[in-house]
Amino acid sequence: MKGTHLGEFEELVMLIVGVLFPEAYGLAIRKEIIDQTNRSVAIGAVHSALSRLEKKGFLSSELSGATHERGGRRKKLYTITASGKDAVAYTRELRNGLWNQIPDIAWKGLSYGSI
Amino acid sequence: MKGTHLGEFEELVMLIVGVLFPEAYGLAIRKEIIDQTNRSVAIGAVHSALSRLEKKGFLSSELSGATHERGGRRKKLYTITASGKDAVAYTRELRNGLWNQIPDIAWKGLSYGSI
DNA sequence: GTCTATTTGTTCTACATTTATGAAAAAACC
DNA sequence: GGTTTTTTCATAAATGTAGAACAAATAGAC
Repeated sequence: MKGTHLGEFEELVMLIVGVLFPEAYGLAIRKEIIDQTNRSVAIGAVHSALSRLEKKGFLSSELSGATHERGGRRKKLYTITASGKDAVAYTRELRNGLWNQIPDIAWKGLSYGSI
Repeated sequence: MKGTHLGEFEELVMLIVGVLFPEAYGLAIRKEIIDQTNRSVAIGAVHSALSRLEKKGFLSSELSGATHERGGRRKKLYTITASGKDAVAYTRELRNGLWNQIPDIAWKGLSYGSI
């Protein structure tokens, strides 16, 4: 079972690619991650994740047309593939299923409000 | 932002510790992961994740009493701490929030049924 | 038109952390 | 001592982090 499941950061990138559809490319993805999670991310981290995800077949890419306002190399736009969708959906369902199996008593005394 | 968020496998271990409460220890956790996910896991992987999670303060442990039938070292039982709960809940909410932001069109043509 | 500065974006290289594996060591019981 | 159950340890592989180097497109000066 190697290279078949998403790492934590990889999954985050997959979701952001979905959120940004159809304008998901390196810099925009980085900005969106920073905005939504308050965590700092280097641009290289995003691109290395994108490359790995494309290699695994979870994302595909194409170069955007050249219609820019000022400067700018052509964007590499990413979209989720069918198997990418399956991978994201699978991990989501797995985790939600496990979450629901946790007995209330396991959380006992761990916070003020309810779960 | 170092060491503050859960890796993919770490999160899985956290959830399984909750599911197995109050009998969560190395071998049982390994078995439960294998049963629930169909992925192979070495015992060392589980223990290194457990150690890291305890070091980060997301899990705490205590040795079980010595009431065995035949042989057997004492079990190291793990439970989720308050900050561990927060960490799991945070990543869960983040992911679900992002999922809900993904427009339907991003999935278009990727599968047979609905999302 | 073409030069060059500026902007936007990706690729490359290096290193840190997390995950994976199985053999070895430790502890409890007979 | 011998057997069983469980953890620890050493090491390798995969994933995550970082930012400088490189590339391409536009605008304005000439």
